Amino acid sequence: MSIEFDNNLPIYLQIMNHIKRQIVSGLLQPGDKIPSVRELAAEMQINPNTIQRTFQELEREEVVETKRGLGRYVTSEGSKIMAIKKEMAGDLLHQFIHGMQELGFKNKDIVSIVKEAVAAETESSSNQKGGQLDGNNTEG
Amino acid sequence: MSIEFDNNLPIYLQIMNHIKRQIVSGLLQPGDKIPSVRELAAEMQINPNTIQRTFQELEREEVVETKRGLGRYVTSEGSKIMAIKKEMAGDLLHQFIHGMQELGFKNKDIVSIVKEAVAAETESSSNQKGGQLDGNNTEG
Amino acid sequence: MSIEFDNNLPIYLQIMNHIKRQIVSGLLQPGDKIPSVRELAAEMQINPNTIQRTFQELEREEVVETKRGLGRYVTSEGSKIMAIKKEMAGDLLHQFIHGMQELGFKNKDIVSIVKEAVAAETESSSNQKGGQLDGNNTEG
Amino acid sequence: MSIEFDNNLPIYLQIMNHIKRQIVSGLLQPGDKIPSVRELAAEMQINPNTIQRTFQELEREEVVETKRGLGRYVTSEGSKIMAIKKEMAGDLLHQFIHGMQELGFKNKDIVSIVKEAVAAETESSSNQKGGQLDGNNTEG
DNA sequence: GTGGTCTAGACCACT
DNA sequence: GTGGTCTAGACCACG
Repeated sequence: MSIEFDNNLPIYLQIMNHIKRQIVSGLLQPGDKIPSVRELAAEMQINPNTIQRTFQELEREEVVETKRGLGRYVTSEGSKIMAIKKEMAGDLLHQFIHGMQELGFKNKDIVSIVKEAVAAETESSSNQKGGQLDGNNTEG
Repeated sequence: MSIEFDNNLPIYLQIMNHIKRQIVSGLLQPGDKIPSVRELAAEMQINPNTIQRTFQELEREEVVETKRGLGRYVTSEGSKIMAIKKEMAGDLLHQFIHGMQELGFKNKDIVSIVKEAVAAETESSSNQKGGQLDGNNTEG
Repeated sequence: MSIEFDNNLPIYLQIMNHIKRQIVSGLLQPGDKIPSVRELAAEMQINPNTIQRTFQELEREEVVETKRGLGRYVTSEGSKIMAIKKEMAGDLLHQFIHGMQELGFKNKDIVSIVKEAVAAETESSSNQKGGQLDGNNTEG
Repeated sequence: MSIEFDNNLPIYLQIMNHIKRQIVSGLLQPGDKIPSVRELAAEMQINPNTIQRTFQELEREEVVETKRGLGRYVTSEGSKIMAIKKEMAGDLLHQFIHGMQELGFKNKDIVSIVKEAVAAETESSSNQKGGQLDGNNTEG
């Protein structure tokens, strides 16, 4: 478990998202035990306080639960996880579409751009760039 | 020109993006004069130094040119603007697709989600939620 | 660490150069911790924001790295430092030779002027003036 | 007469130096008439006030003389011009040698670097880079 | 304690 | 009037 950190975002937020994605994608299952703060801190070369803060927030969002003396566990409520997944996907979607529209892309362009990108990625994994992004689609 | 500020991101970055979007979308044309620092500061109710910082960065990115004592201007190089548009769109695209994949969505799901969202938005502008985001597509 | 400031150049640029010189000359080694902004500001009797600005630029040039909450460090990439040294020396060299040529000096004159200056400086450190600079070498 | 301007230095100073170099190098001879402010301003695409300021300073330095109603002329005092040449060359020399020393170069290195640069420039005008600037000369 | 950001207000050089 | 710089002082997030 190692992340490349982006300096513009707090580390604890990046770890939070990382863990949430692991849960949502099924890599961490509901009820799974989460490694201890010390363990994670050592693994990720990060101050334990930062990990602590991460879980403090995840607990507030009810994504993880603390069982006193036993450790921390992924919430066992499947509905909660579904909710998180929906929320994260919705955020991504809105951010993307809204962003593209602000750049001057029209809805049909957005769809074809996504199609192309996905297609390119499916075939080879090298030429995701290029294609519809040429930007000549502002005029319509 | 008024922006709603998001507390998680520095103001100067938000203004930067705002201006870049205006340029890329054609609202600000190459060679256009940009209002003075003081003017913008007054308009946006923000400290002039913050605006100054904004343009300092935009200049580093060659989005904007300063003519001493005269004011600031949108770069007259159309190619630069195209490049920025491409870059911003590419970032949005990658962030979206990569994020969705990490959430466990598959490429074909991603495409249909985008299609639906765009369609929903085109018809009415109220019911973008719902649809494919239900998350039952993790199993594949 | 105290600098005499030249009024024609922004302080932050002068400090930048000062630090770059310390690094390039080996006084500051790759990986070394750099004193905190507040510390330097106190030492140099300068506003912390000005120091901050200095490092903001040095970081852009990848001369310095920030570790969040820990402090700033000289880049650990030796190659980067070599590159900076080369660049700074090249700039000095070009500026000098180009300048002398524009003043009408010929290449062989330039070499002998440098030789003399260096020789004079090596013997005593008082009579660098005089010698070849008499300017009778315009006619050629 | 067109200069590429460096944003860090006031334009009027850059023009000043430009003119001084023309005089010192013999391109402008003592007693030569200097084009009018309007003329120069138009030629160089610069605000006439800036040109005005330039000559105001040059006059203070007694490099040019104003003859009322007739125009501006290069000073006819040859000794003055010699003095300027010496001063400018001395400045360049000192700035160069001092700078190189601060970068960790030793006197003998400085001489050979200049020799090489001049030699390279004399032969072809393409490969001035490289050579002694490799910087391995800090250890001695 | 560290850097990052923002505000407020001032001065300066340039056009 | 324009941008550039600097000061003073404050608050915040991070580790």
